[in-house]
Formats: sequence, C-alpha cells, structure tokens
Amino acid sequence: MSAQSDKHAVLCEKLKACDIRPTPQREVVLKVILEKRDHPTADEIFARVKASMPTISLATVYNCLETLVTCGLVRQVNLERAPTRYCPNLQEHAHFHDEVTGKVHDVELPGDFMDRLRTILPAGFDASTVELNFRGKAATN
Amino acid sequence: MSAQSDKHAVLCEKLKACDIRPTPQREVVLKVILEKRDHPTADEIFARVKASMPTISLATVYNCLETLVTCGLVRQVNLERAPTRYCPNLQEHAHFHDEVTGKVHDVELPGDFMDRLRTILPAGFDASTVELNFRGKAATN
DNA sequence: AGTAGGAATTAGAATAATTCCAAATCACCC
DNA sequence: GGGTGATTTGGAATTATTCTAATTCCTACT
Ligand SMILES: [Mn+2]
Ligand SMILES: [Mn+2]
Ligand SMILES: [Zn+2]
Ligand SMILES: [Zn+2]
Repeated sequence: MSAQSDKHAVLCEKLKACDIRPTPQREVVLKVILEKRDHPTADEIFARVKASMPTISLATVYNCLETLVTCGLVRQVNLERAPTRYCPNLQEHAHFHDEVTGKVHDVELPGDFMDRLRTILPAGFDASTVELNFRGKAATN
Repeated sequence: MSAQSDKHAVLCEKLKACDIRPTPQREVVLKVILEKRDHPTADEIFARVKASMPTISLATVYNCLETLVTCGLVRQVNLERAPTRYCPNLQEHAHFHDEVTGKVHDVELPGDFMDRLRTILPAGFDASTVELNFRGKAATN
C-alpha cells in the first residue's frame, strides 16, 4: 500500500468515525488543514486545496469547513473582526495573536486548566465552550 | 445646576481627560453606552442615539465608537462572527455569551486573575490583551 | 444492473457589518 | 471675520460569508 493511499485511508476513517460521508472534497480540505500546524483562513485553505483539486469551489470549502467544525475534527478560531481561522490542534489550548506579524500561535495549557477556568462562573452559568485569547508581541527568534 | 447639565459635565470631563474633543456626538454615544449595563451593537447604539439626536449618521457612530475604544472609555467585545459589541464595564472581566438568548453577561474575576492568566504564556510572549469568553446556557430566572 | 431519492457540490448572486471617500460643517486661533 | 484642521455626513465600496437553484454524485433498493 502506498503512502498516498495510506493517508487517504486515515482521513477517510476520521470522517467516517464522525458519521459524515468521506467525499473527496472533505478529505482534501481536512488534509491541508492537518498537514500544517498553522491557522489558515478559508481563502488560504481554498488556495492550498486547489493545488490538488483545481475544480473545487470556494462554497464547497466553506461547506466542508462547517461540517468539519461541527463534527469536531477542526477548531474554529475567531479573533477580532478578522477572517475566521481554522485550527488542526484538538488539544485544549489558548491562542496568542501576534499583533506584529498577524500570526496565531497555539498556547498549551496545564491539564485541567479549562475546567478550572469554568469554576469562576457564578451559579447557573453552564459553559459549553471556553475561549482564551492573548494578543501582543512575540519574541522574534 | 440641573441633572441634565450635571451629566453633560461628567461626560465632557471624561472625554477631555482622554484628550479628545467633547463633541455632542461623542458625548451622546458615550452616554447611551454608559447608561445601560449591556453590550449593544453599533446598530443598537445608533438607534438609541437617534432618540436624542435624530440627525446623527451611522458613520459618525462608528467614528465615535472607534475613538472611545481607542482612548479606553469603552471596551470592544467580539464574539464569533457576530457584530461587534460595546461594553461600558471598564473593570477586568470575562464575558459569557448565552447561546439561547444571545445576550452577553459580564463575569467578574478575582483580583489579579488576568495577570495570573498571563503567566501561562511561554517565555518571549508578551500579551497586551487577554480575552476570556464563555459560551453556553444560563439559568433562566 | 438500473433507478429513485437524498446528499453534496458548484457558480454566481445576495447579504451585511464595516470602512472608505469626498464634500460640508464645525471649532478654535489669529 | 477668515483660515485651518478636525469632525461629521451620506453614500459608495469592500469583503467575508451565506444563500440559491441547478447539477452531479452516492447509495439503497428492486
Ligand atoms: Mn481570507
Ligand atoms: Mn448590528
Ligand atoms: Zn490553535
Ligand atoms: Zn462586558
């Protein structure tokens, strides 16, 4: 079995595990997100995907992204009013937005950090999502 | 001195303290934000302002909001892709976004909470802003 | 294998928050 | 009172995203 079809099988399994049809479009969108640990926008994903699938449409990229986010295979990151970014890192983590370069960095969190954060909520508030974003300058090295 | 001109003087002082000209438009935009402890959008602010100043334009509301946010008299709150909201609460606090009603609630934080949050950043990352957002269901009572 | 029915994809139009622009008005100084 | 830069204004432009309606693709069933 080639490395190609190996990868294909892995992606396919991930999609099927989420009960969504493993279409070629969904597969390639998921692939380009997973193969780099950055935080691309829909446009950037569209550009990367077109390399291997030139006929795909931007609407389909948006459709696939929505599906992948909903089923939890990809995380969505919204910072200020900028275009939505997509994150392959499924561990609980925070984001640091470098205000000089515009890059978004993952910030690892100690074990049960998010759960501990939840404890500051007053009674009656039940959070399904916790989002922690930093913004500032990162050392350039 | 009437309560009216009293309020006027207070708003005026706040603006002057920030080194910005206390124009009637800036004053009324700041007033409607401060007089309710909610998180209105620019549209909502525009609607409220028009009650006392029917000739103001939406562009001016956006201009004023930008000025007020930049000089720190008002906080800007971005949640997901929804329209930007504006917050009169200058204390450090988190936000809870009620996914049923759409309302945004302030969440008070223990004293130096934000500073402690900053300590989880790896060396070389210097955050000027920390943003903590919850999303979920709030008890309806 | 052939086909019906639903899901997914597609191109392009529509939407909507925000920003941009250029002209009019305003405030303050001389 | 005129000059000057700041502010306001209405409308056009921008742009990420969503919507629409038509086409294509799968899959299940006979
Ligand atoms: Mn983009
Ligand atoms: Mn609005
Ligand atoms: Zn991330
Ligand atoms: Zn607030």
